[in-house]
Amino acid sequence: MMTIGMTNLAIAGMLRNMAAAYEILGENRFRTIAYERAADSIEHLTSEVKDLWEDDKLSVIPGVGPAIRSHLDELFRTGHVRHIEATLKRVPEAVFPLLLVPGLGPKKAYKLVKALDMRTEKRAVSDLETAAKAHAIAPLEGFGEKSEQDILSAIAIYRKGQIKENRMGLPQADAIARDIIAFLQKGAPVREITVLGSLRRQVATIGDIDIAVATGRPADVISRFLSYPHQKMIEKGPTGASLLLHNGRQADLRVQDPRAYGAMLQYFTGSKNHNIALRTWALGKGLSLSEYGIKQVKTGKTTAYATEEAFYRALGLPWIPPELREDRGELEAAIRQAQGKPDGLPDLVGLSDIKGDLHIHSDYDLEPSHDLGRDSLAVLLDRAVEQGYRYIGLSDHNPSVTNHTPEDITAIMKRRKAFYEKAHAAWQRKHTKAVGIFILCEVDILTDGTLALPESAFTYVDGVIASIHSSFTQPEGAMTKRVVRGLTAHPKVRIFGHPTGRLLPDREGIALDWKEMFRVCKARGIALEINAHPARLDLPDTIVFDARRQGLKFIIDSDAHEATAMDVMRYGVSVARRGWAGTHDVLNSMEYNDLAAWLTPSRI
DNA sequence: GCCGTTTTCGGCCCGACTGTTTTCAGTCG
Repeated sequence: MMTIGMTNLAIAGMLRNMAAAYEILGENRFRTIAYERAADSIEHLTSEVKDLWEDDKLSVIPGVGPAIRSHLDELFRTGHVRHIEATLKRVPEAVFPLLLVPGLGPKKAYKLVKALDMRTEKRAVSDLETAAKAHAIAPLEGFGEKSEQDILSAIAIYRKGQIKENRMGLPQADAIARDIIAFLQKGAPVREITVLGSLRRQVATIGDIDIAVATGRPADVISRFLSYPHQKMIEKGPTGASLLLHNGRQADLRVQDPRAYGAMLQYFTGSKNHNIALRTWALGKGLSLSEYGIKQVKTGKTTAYATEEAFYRALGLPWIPPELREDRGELEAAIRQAQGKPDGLPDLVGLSDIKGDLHIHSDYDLEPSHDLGRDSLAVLLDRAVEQGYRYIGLSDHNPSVTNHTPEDITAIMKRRKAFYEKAHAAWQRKHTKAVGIFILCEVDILTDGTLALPESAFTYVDGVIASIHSSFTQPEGAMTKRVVRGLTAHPKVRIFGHPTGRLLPDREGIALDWKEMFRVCKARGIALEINAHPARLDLPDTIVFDARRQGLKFIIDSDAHEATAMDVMRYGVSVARRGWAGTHDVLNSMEYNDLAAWLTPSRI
């Protein structure tokens, strides 16, 4: 038996294959759709399915019910799912790789495999290519000259690895979207233009770039879009077009009359699961929703809405912020709010609520084991003024423990404190705007759970961010003990830095017992960091969501190693919002004095 | 197979585009 991978992508692929097999086998259509929905959800999850399974929370995944839950349970316990493996065996194995070729779905793939007598999974794509080149496809029923050519170019795209699986980070997606928007605004009659899809929802990783345009002259906008530099035109029509760009990314454009732009925004922002939930709910009220507006099912009359607010209002709902649109309970909360009941939509934290950044590395050389920052305190303070901050925290890595004795380290930390205080005073004398500093330190939690800062050195810091920077693969039990030991080693440990240690897109997070982590952090008043670095976005939004419900507090930090990197704060704010966090949940929305009071533990 | 403000049974979002068809099936988002 083959072993199925345990990553979200592998699991989604398994469920998608299952859906394809059911479709080929003529199974109930809705059962097929159910597997597809579950695959979609899992592919777009921002936390690992395996972590959810460990916490017995698979049911929070939209579209995962008792049957798929038990399949996943079997997968994680044994490495196999007997029912799924048996079902997949009933379909020729060559079908499955063909599904990854754009434009081929279960029906076509199966037809080709049968007609061309393709035997092996391994050679399926190259067999198909050979057949297409030999003009063996065009004569087949349901195919033709054009589809033969399309298959060849789709295989070329497939070969370049330019299919869905590699999602990009937010900054790259932002940059591509900005470029396309500027291009369209320059040469087309654009009334309004908006980035939609997962980028508008600020998901940690982005698949396609989705852009909507309000215009009275759709044809002109579409033709301008089609002249944007691209590798391949995927499709075009009167309402939009899709391009494969040279960087391998797909960009989708939709155009709409300004009078119906609100419905378009709503539709194209997604998520798919949010839209399905909303449409299903609306249907119960006799309303059918589409990108054109809201249709009374009885009369067949469609009403257009110019804004998204008006669209939601027409449904009797408050506007739902895009970051919440993941079918994670936001519709139910909106309904409760509309009925005047408690537990409505959260009042989300915004970038302008952030009063400071507590995780910044300066260029002060304290001989650390990890990297120094590149900019001086003065440069960082200047930047803080530009960001509108009231304070920053200097959180350099602790001095290397292998190269220094505890006495050395204490001496270094003492010198550092004196240096910062003096440099800060000098900077402040020259500036009217007051920006306070906190002298912190990012301290390693070593493999055995001890902190890489000797007791005597704590005198010279206002507080500590404790983080994991080594031995990421310890099993959950050992890792949990290690972190708990580190966090509770000294009362000045106030923040748990980038708690999962994940790096997007490759490094999975460490294995932790989150229930225990939440309990310990809450008991000691330790804040969880939301590290805003785009490759981290750590905590993941799903854990923010859970932690907030347990009453935990967060601090959003840039982890900047240079002044310009401080502006990634907005990505961290997005994570907080996606986790339903409000201003009261985020401690660096407090003013300097309040934060200073929080930082100072009463029990020293 | 999933799911719950007309339901724990009986429904299941909505529309666009493409190619191969004479009215539609397959794929996609």
